[in-house]
Amino acid sequence: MATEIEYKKTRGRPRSAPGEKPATMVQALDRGLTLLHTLAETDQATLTELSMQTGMVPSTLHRLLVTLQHHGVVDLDEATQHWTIGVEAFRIGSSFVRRTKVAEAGRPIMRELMEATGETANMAIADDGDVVFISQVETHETVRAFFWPGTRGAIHASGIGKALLAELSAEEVKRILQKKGLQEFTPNTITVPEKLFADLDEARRRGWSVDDEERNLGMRCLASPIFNQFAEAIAGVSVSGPSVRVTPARDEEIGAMVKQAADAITRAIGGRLPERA
Amino acid sequence: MATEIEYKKTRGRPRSAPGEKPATMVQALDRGLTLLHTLAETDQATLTELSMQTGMVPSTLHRLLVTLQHHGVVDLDEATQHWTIGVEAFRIGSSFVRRTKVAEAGRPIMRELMEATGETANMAIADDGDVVFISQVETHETVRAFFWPGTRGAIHASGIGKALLAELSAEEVKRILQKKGLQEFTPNTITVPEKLFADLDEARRRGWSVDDEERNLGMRCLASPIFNQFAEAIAGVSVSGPSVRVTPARDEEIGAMVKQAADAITRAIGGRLPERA
DNA sequence: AAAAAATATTTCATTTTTTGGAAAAATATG
DNA sequence: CATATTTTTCCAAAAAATGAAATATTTTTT
Repeated sequence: MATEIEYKKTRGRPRSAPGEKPATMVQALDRGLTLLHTLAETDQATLTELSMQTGMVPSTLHRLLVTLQHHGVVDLDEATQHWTIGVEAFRIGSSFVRRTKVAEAGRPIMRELMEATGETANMAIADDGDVVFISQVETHETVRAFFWPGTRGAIHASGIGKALLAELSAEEVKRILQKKGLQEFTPNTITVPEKLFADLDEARRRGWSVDDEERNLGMRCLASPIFNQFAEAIAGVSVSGPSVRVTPARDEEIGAMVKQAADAITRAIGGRLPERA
Repeated sequence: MATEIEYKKTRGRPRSAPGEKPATMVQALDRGLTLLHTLAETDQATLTELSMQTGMVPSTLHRLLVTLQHHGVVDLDEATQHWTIGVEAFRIGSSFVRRTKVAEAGRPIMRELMEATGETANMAIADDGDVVFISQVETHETVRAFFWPGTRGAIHASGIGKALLAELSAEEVKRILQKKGLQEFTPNTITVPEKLFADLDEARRRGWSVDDEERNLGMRCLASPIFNQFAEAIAGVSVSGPSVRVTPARDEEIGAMVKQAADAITRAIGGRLPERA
């Protein structure tokens, strides 16, 4: 709950220059990693292709590849002579997810978002047709929106909820609506499926959704989705505050910041943005 | 895994000795990869811990780590001085999943399978006599089976493992058993080759295999194989959950759905079902 | 059908890089 | 306050990586 104090207990000799300095790099390893990156990007490539892309000479490249192959980090398709990323790379990489929870990874980014917009930042996930708030960074303002983490909310009347719905297929959305209905909370709540679908389309196009006093009168909220490695929307981040401060006039500005934050979190957890047609 | 039709059109100078080891290995890269492996296994470690585990001298280790960090493949938690696997490692690893198209193509089908059965759906491939889990869609239930993606598992004590074994020839299965043995995990684990072969026969006939608390007590799992264009089993999909919900009484029902899902994935990747005699 | 081009792998002499021991700079511990 | 840990930097010795060229194949062109 306390503001994050920069906490380091750097045991041992401190890193010399905070400014630009030596970067003690092991060349062979450096090259090997560059090679892995290139290979991951291209999905597959022959020796000569890799040689052209990385600028390394074939003999060097070949030695690196054989070493990587020995560790199972790359595979060679004997038939086509195509090198690809191997299982072991996947296994090593999975250790990352084991550690990184969306909430944790998003925390610093949400804090920045709060500072930049001046309003409370929230994170929620979808669960069984509802949204569940899992994290929040509160604004300094005295008038503020507040959710207890763990609070459940109707998916159709929440910024994050709509941001998540916007990434589902029409069928999936319909199934959820069928199950959950479109409860009316305020005069602004969207209760007609057609209107909701139009709203979702717009949200998807823009990259962020708006909850315009649809759940609580006097409160507005802008939200964007966060994606996993399969480009599936697994969570959302939002900024919420009183309508007097979070005015429609600021939507473009704040919306862009929210989207940017969401994308940053997507990157931080190793997720992938969906490709738009 | 494939029958031994040696299909190579090795362009360029052929690799010298198939039996011998030319072992053209780049030491620095080799060590860097070993380091990554160690780190992935331990999840996190300080420099000295790594030094003890790998036997490398701290100075060397430090240089390697800085290089890896530069590529985002490892992270250093400044507060605790703990090194961990970084996002980029995950990114690179994801390329593996993307390449083995199965995971991508199977994703929506697995989600449907999860919705239909109410239980967690998993996908795994065979690798070097083990199964490696590569994808999972979790159930909404609070009590749920969970594997970390990237987890290796014994092939004889896993639903998917047995589904894959059932598609191999008796000789190939024997070779794997010879190499890996039949480790006992629970009282239900099949440890007698004869029993295993009978089980595989039944699985092949039915189209789906059962792991009846053979790996984890209280957990059951039904699985079916996915085939490539050559009708070779390259992966498997399963549904797993607590024995109280995934009861033998539901086997026929769930088994059919799992098989249906597996066949759908086979079709989605352009695979072909083997012709039964 | 033969010759030429393309490609992957190996060899090897050269020199750049890596390496590990030790020192340095800080914190932690007693 | 002194000593022990721990991480980071330094440095000279030497091992290891490097790239050009050679080699053994396959594919393409003539």
